[in-house]
Amino acid sequence: MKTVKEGEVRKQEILMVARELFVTKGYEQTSVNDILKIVDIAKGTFYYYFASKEEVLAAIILDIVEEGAKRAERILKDKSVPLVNRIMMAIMAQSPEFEGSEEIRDEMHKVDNAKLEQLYTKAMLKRMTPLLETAVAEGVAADLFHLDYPRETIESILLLGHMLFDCNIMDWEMADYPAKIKGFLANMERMLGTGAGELEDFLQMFA
Amino acid sequence: MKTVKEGEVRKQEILMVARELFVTKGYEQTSVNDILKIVDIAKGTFYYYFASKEEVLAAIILDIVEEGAKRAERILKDKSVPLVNRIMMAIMAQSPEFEGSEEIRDEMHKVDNAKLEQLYTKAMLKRMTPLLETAVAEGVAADLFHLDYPRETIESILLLGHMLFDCNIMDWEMADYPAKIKGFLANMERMLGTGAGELEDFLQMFA
DNA sequence: TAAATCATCGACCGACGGTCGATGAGACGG
DNA sequence: CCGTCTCATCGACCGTCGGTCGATGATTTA
Repeated sequence: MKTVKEGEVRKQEILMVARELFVTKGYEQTSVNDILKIVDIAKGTFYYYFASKEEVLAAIILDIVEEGAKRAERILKDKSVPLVNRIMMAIMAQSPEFEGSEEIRDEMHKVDNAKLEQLYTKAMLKRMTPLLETAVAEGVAADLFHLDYPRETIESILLLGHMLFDCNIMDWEMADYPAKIKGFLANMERMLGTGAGELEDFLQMFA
Repeated sequence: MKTVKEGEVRKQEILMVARELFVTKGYEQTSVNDILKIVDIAKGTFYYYFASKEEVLAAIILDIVEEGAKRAERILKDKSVPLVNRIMMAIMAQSPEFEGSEEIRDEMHKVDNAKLEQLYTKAMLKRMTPLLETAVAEGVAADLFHLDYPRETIESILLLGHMLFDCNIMDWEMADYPAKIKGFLANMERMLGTGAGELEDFLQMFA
């Protein structure tokens, strides 16, 4: 039988299902037919809304990045919290790691999803850098940070945070994490030019 | 007609052709048939030597990483050069960027090659970190560097260098590069704990 | 020279991403 | 109330892909 829905509704259905599958099974490992079966539509309908499987991926990545940026923005805006805390929390909250159930997150790390990862990294940097740039500028003005290349430093911190902890490329033992996190925080302190040890308090945030 | 060759020779032929194609056209965009046509063998022969297309990719990446590591090792060994210079040169020479013709390099950046990139990054970090770890330890002993997490810091520097300058994910204007390079060197100084400005001389190395 | 081993062949397979012309459903004007 | 028009849906079909396999040619060994 033919079930007709308004265009935007169908589009969102496809996006929702595809996102779930791409994240849990991997982009390459998810076939268009997998999506069709769950949304319960024919192939023609899928290609009526999207020009290609890759276009769906691009749309999903935009969504994920935007959601992360919104979470970060909300945190950054709350002036009742000390600036350093806001920045740390924004960087952490931005990560899609902190969405969804624990099971999904575990699955995510097993799957090879190079294309999704690469596109996400690119889009995330583009979206997040300006947000943190204003925050860091605030810190420089308040004499909390001392650095010459704020934009480049933010890019580096975001990139490192993502590649080291979110991305699935580092296969570390659980026992390695404390050192990795301490190292990351220590280097973050040095790059931002805070007083040494000023970021150590955030160690327990990585739990 | 059937042309018989010794196993290892054929294997290297396949590897050579596949590498050229993967790097210039991209891994996904290169079909096994593309390789077959150039090596001039039948499908069965390809799968007689490799279990899958992906196995060929893995072998190629191992080769590329190993070649880079060898270049780095040679440089690191030359004690007539100041340690800091050796380290900087090793990090640069390790990159596959500095192999091959300029045209191939240009093509490389246009192609989407997420899978190759991701596997390469992982393998390169694993292979290069120990090399630089001993070099940095030498620098610490000589009071040139001052840092608490040498391994983590090296990982970060390698990762940043690769992601910012070798990988194709950052689409910068030519005009952005000076700031990006200066920023990278400044952060490297801070992470390693050298005297400020000690790495500035290496700016012209990025040409 | 017969047998055993190694290397090569290409027809074939199922699954994939994507195309397209036919057709159903709902809105709207007369 | 019906004809028409548009939007949404359908699924058979297509070329290509990565991968399989049994047959067979070439080479080495006994």
